[in-house]
Amino acid sequence: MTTQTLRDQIAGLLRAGLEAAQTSGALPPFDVPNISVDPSRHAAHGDYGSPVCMGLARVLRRAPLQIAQAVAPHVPPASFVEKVAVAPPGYINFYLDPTWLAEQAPVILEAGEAWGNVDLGAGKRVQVEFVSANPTGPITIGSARNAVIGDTLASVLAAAGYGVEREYYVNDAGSKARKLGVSLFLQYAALLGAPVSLDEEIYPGAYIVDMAQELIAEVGRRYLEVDTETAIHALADWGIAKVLDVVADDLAQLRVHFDTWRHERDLYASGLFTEMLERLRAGGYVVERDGATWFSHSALAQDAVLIRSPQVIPNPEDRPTYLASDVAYLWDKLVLRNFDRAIYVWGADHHGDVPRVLAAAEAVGVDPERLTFVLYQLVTLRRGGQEVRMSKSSGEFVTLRELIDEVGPDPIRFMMLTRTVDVSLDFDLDLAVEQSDRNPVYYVQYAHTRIAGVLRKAEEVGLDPDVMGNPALLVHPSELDLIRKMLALPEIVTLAADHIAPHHLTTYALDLAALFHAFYRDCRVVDPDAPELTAARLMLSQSAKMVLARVLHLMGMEAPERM
RNA sequence: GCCCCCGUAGCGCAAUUGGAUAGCGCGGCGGACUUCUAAUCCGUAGGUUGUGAGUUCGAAUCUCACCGGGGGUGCCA
Repeated sequence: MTTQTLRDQIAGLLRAGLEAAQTSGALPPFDVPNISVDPSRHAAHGDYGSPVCMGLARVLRRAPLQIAQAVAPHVPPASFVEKVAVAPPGYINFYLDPTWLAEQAPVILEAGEAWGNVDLGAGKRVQVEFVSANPTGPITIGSARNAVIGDTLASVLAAAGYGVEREYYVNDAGSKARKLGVSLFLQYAALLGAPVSLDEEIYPGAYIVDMAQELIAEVGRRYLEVDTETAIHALADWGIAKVLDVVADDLAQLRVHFDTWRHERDLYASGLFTEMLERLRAGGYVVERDGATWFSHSALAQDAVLIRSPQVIPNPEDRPTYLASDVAYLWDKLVLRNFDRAIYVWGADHHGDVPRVLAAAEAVGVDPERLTFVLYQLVTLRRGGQEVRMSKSSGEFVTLRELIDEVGPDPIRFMMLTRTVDVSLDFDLDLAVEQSDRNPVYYVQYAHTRIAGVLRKAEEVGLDPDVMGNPALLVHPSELDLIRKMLALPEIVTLAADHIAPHHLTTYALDLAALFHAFYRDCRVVDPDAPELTAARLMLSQSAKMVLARVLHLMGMEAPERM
């Protein structure tokens, strides 16, 4: 498998060139700096360019152009490089060899869906924890963004050579669980004509009623005959298990699957939290004040509550904060289970918690560098131009399931991925439904479908669509541009994995589709009068189809044969 | 008050993370289907990258200040 991207190989050539220029005396001795190589934005600049000589100008006290001219002749030849050129004010540009380019079509095709894989991770184990929505109701559209980012990131990291596990953290401890239990119990009692009044907050969503009805069908009046507290606890457990089934099912509809479901409760039940509290205490990070237990760390502007005071919070189950279990959880991830890295996908509304978790990691002796937080901006939902305010506490939200039933998982996944995590997402429900055929997702999928159509056409006229043609016949600019783009996939995977930025896949997929459409426009594939050329172009089409499928699959989408 | 994110063409967003001439979609205007699927393609119009300073050979990208939008902010989840 490819171990080095083209970019890296070109950087290597440049390094050799810079060194050779010194040993030959063309340039005085200097330390070779980091060499940046960028894909060119304009064809006039070749395929790749490096500004490295610009930075050397100061060191060498010479004009960048002069340095570049001294280096370029010393860049060693390579099979994939047609020429090396110098351009003002001091760039060194690389032009890929057309013959070599054409030969990559079969190479890519033979790599199959492994095309695009790189060895960035070197087998390191990384855990991606995402969604982790409170198990108190169905998955919302807001959580869908989390789900898609996390899942796609996991796929990208796997392609980049990491050993990846997907995990859902179940917040089943404390007041959320109780609130669900209370909500169910009250609804259950009401449905059975034995209304109970309790002075506690409840979840008002309609799904509570459905669940209560289901409960009655399962157990009848049994929970009215036991102690109320016992019933609430039992119903909390029952409710969470039920909700998790629904959550898993909703997410499966979005093609998101988890390797592990880790329960917050277990972090307490196993004694891990107690252990970590002692560890923090021993390190001098714990302060008792106002009846509460605080985490105190010099990196934090303020102390953070670990355990709330009994005077303020009577119910013991409600006293530990998220930070308390987060400390245990990071230990669980990075020490007990020994992942090399842990990635947290969080909504930006939790950004304030990041410094606390990082400080806690440092305090218990875990290198904070091993934690990465992906903070994505929230989704605002619009319907008829109006913002739809959502919260499970108010019972008002649009579920993922409703949307999937209307538009299917692919447009949702693509739309959630097209933007960087840093921009908030306006999700227009009417638009998503009404204009679904104008969603860019179909542009990419249609390119795949179109290729499938070409291959079917080949069969219709009695040709073998799997024939390996002669790549030397691929000389049209549109053919070579398409190959160039296919060749870039390993770099895109590297980019997305390095920067934890899965949105690069969508941009790439659109570019690739556009270049296929251009090829389709310019180059007739199936031509019975030119069997050799047809074979070569069928091979190229197969390659393009495979790369499109690979990108779509990385994004968790389907690559349809027909639309 | 303090912290985080955003501000790029009428609208929604990219820009390989400091590189060359800032791209794409939608919308506008004008074209292309007896040809492998027109869910496509071609042409055209549209920019002082919020404002002002600074750093740098070079800034949409980094720094500072200001303006505007969103989110968070010691016992909520």
